[in-house]
Amino acid sequence: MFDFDPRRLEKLAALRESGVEPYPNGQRVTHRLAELIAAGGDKDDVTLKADVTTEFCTAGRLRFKNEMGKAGFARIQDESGRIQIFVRKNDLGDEAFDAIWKKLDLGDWVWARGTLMRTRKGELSLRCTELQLYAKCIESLPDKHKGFTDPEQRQRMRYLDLFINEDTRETFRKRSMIVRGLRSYFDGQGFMEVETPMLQAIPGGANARPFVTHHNTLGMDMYLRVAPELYLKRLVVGGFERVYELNRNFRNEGVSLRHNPEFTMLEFYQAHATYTDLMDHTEALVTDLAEQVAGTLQIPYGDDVVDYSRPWRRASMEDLIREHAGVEDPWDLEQLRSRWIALHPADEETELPNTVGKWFEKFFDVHVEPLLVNPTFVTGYPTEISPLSRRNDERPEIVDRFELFVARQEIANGFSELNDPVDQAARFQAQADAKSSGDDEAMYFDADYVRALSYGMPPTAGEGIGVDRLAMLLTSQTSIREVVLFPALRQKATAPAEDNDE
RNA sequence: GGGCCGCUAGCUCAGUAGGUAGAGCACCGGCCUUUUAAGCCGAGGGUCACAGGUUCGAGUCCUGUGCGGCCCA
Repeated sequence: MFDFDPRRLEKLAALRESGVEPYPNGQRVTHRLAELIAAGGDKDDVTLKADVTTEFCTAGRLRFKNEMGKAGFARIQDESGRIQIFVRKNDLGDEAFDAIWKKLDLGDWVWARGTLMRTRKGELSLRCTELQLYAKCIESLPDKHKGFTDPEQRQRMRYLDLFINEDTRETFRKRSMIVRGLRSYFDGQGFMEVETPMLQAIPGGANARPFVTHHNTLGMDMYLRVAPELYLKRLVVGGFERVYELNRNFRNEGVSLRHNPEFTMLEFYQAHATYTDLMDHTEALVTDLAEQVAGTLQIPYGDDVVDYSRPWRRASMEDLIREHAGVEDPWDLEQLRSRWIALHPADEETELPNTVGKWFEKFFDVHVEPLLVNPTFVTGYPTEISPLSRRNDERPEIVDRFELFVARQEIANGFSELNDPVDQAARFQAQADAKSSGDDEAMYFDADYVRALSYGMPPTAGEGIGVDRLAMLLTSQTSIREVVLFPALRQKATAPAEDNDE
């Protein structure tokens, strides 16, 4: 059951009693509010009033209302803008004035016909010759002065947030521009957009814990994908040489300012390219988007200002660890361990990594990532923590891979793809072994993917870009929940007594 | 998982030393035919998150639970 406010239900009944349908249909809207504003331009009141033939029929949601006896002002908004309307009892007639104007509540949708005028203070207004109720609002709006600011409430009731807060509308318009910009970039570069399974028998392509679900008639458990990667590379084997997919992935991990269980990623794969080509794409793409969306290459983020000017820094993981954590030889396990304990004496007795790869991750997370404000491509990842990347030809212990960091967080991950099926099988085996010894983020062995590679995949490079994080950066939002329309939130507990209606 | 903070009218919040709850907005009634957070007069509206406890008396003190936020792991 839903608890309507009984007073508001009485209002609905009273309106119908007086012959006003609260949810009518069929009124013609000839102009959006932005068109009224454009038509008004900078014309003065005399000029506007001289035009008695141009009538506007428009509709909007009531945001402010001042009643002044036998006249009044209100402000209505639609998607395009906001304008003031002016009503007089003489213009509307007694019946409409009393039955409609006087009964309007904040939040109601109203339909108005009228001509333009300007008030004594110079505000463009629609002088109404006709006013109708367009859709009744039976909830009360947030405080007129204090607004609607509580982040949790705003996220739970995004519809309300959107029509109350212009900033929220602007953020999601920008997100939409970003998504369109991504598509247009890759379309322009000859990539084909594809859709691969979100419901997978073997979740692969990233080290992450998947969501499990069950298919009834197939009688099997299935997983929501953690990445589209392995399917996209099957397509490259199949002969589609430039593909991209822009859609949701799901990871069954904690929620935080930077993590939502479902998130949007763009992944693209380009045959005959290497990871350095991807870095070039990424720089071009992101600087284009920054200029389009933010109109500048210097975008504030939290306490920082991120400078997206090209070229972006490229630095290897080992150099960064040497530079920022003071480890002379980052490939020496003993040095890694003693340096860590020197920096973190309290960790002496705790369990510490026993491989260079794990140490790199640990040092990087704590001592490097928090320093990377301007866009930085980090390269030289250990092979051990990159099970799908191609080994570097000179140094097989690292791979031809980079991650892009901006504003102290990871934005993108790309590499030259491992296309040696035998090496891939061995790397999957190492992951499968890690999984069986308790690492529930380790990958599954995907035999069909190995078979696909066995048919031969041309040299290919591929990358994933976190679209939510990109949207955060370009809109200066430090919480992912501010760039996801309906972020995952804990279910509100309902009172036990109300739970008996199912 | 640990620590801290919060939960009072539809909304945003106040509530002083423990003495039976208040403001603004919204809503309802009245006045006002160019207002700008319009104004003026009046009315209604609360299981003070929930459950226990201390007390003559609890929104206020204590314990527990729930929900939320922030910080840490």
